[in-house]
Amino acid sequence: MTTAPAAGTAERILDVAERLVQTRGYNGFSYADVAAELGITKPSLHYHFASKAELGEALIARYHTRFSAALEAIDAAGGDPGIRLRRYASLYADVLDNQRMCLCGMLAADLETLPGRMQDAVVRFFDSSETWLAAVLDEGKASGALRGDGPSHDQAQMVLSTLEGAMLVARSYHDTERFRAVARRLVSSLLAEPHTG
Amino acid sequence: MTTAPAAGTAERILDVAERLVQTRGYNGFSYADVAAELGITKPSLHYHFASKAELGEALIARYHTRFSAALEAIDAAGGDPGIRLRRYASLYADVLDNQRMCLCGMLAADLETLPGRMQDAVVRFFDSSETWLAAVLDEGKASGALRGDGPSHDQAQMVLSTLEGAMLVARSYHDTERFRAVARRLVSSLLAEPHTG
DNA sequence: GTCTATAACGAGATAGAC
DNA sequence: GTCTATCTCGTTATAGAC
Repeated sequence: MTTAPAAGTAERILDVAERLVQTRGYNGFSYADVAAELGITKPSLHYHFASKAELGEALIARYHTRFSAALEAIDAAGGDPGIRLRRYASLYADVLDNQRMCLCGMLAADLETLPGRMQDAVVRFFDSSETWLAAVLDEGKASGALRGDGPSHDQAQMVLSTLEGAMLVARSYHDTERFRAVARRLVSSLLAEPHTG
Repeated sequence: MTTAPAAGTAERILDVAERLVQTRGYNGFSYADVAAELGITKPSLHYHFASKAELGEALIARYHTRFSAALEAIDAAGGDPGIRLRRYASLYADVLDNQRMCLCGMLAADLETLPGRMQDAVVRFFDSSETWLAAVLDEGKASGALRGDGPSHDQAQMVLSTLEGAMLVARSYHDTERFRAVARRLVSSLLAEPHTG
C-alpha cells in the first residue's frame, strides 16, 4: 500500500490545457502557456501530445468521460426526475464557480477553426447530454412529476441550450448567481406543478 | 442626384471582419485574412483601424447600433408583446441563417482574451438587450398577454441566455431548425395561455 | 489612401543530445 | 522523458515612398 501517486505529466498537461481552453478558448492558448505553467519545455509537451489537435482531442475525451461518470452518479444516487435535473444543472454551476465555461460550449464557439475530429467529438458530447436528459424527462412524464409539453428530445435540446447560454452570459458578468437563477427558472418550467418564485 | 456610392473601405473592412469574428472568433482571424479578401494590403487596414483592438471596438459599436435600430423597428411596427418576442428571436434566427453566431455571444466566449474596452462593450450589448426585453415583458404582464412568474428582469436574462445558447449549439449541428424549435418553446413558456405543440 | 519593406515577436513543430 | 537549438510560418504593427 503506497501513497497516492502524483498525477503523471500527461495528466498535468491536460489539467492546465483544459483550464486554458475553458477560460480563453482553443485559439487563445498555446503550448508555450502550458509549458511555462508546468515548468517544462515545449518539446516535452510534444512528446506527450504530438500536435495541438491531438491534445484537443484528448481534452474532449477526458471531459466527456468525466461528465458521463457524473451523470451515472446522479442516476445511481436516485431521486425523482426534478432532483436529477437540478443536479445536472449543478454540474454546470460548479464549472462556472471555477470561472470557467463548459469545455464543449467553448469549443462550440471555436468550432469552425477546429480540426474535423475535434468538431465531431464536440457534437458527440452534446448528443450524449441530450440523450441522458431525454431519458430523465421521459421518466418524469411517466411518473407525472414533469410536464409533457412536447417531445422529450426537444425539451432536452432546450435544457442544454439554456444552460450553455446561461454559462456564457453569466461568465461575462462574473456572476454565478445569474446562472443559478436561470437554471432554477428552467427546471421549474419543466415541473408538472407551476411554481412561484 | 447621384447613384448610391459603394461602401467605403472602412465599412467593407468591418463587413469582412464582422463575418470572420462571428464564424471564427476574435482569435481565429487576422488582418491578413481581411486584407486578402478585400484585395488590399495589411498596412492599408492599419490606416483605417490602427490596431486590432480598435477594429474590435468598432465592430461591437456598429453591431450594437444596428441591433438597437432593429429593436426600435420592432417597437415601431406595433403588435402585442408575444409578437415582439417572436420578432426578437427572429433577429437571432436571421444571423444563424447566415451560418453565424451572434457577434457578442462569440466575443463573450473570447472575453478573457479581449482588451478591457471590448469586454465592457460586450456587456453593454447584453445590458441593452435585457433592458428592451424587460420592458416588453412588463408591458405584456400589464396587458395580461404574458405570464408574470417572477421579475421581468430575471425573465429577460433567461430569454437572452436561452437564445445565445441555442445559437451556439444549433450552429454546431448546422441546424437552424433546432434553434427555431427552442425559440418557439421559449416564447410559448412566456405566454399567459399554455400552448400545445 | 495605398503601397513595399521590414521589424519584432509568438506560434506549432522537429532534430538530435542526454 | 526532458532538454537545447532551430525551423518555418503567421501575427500585429511601423517606417517611409508614392
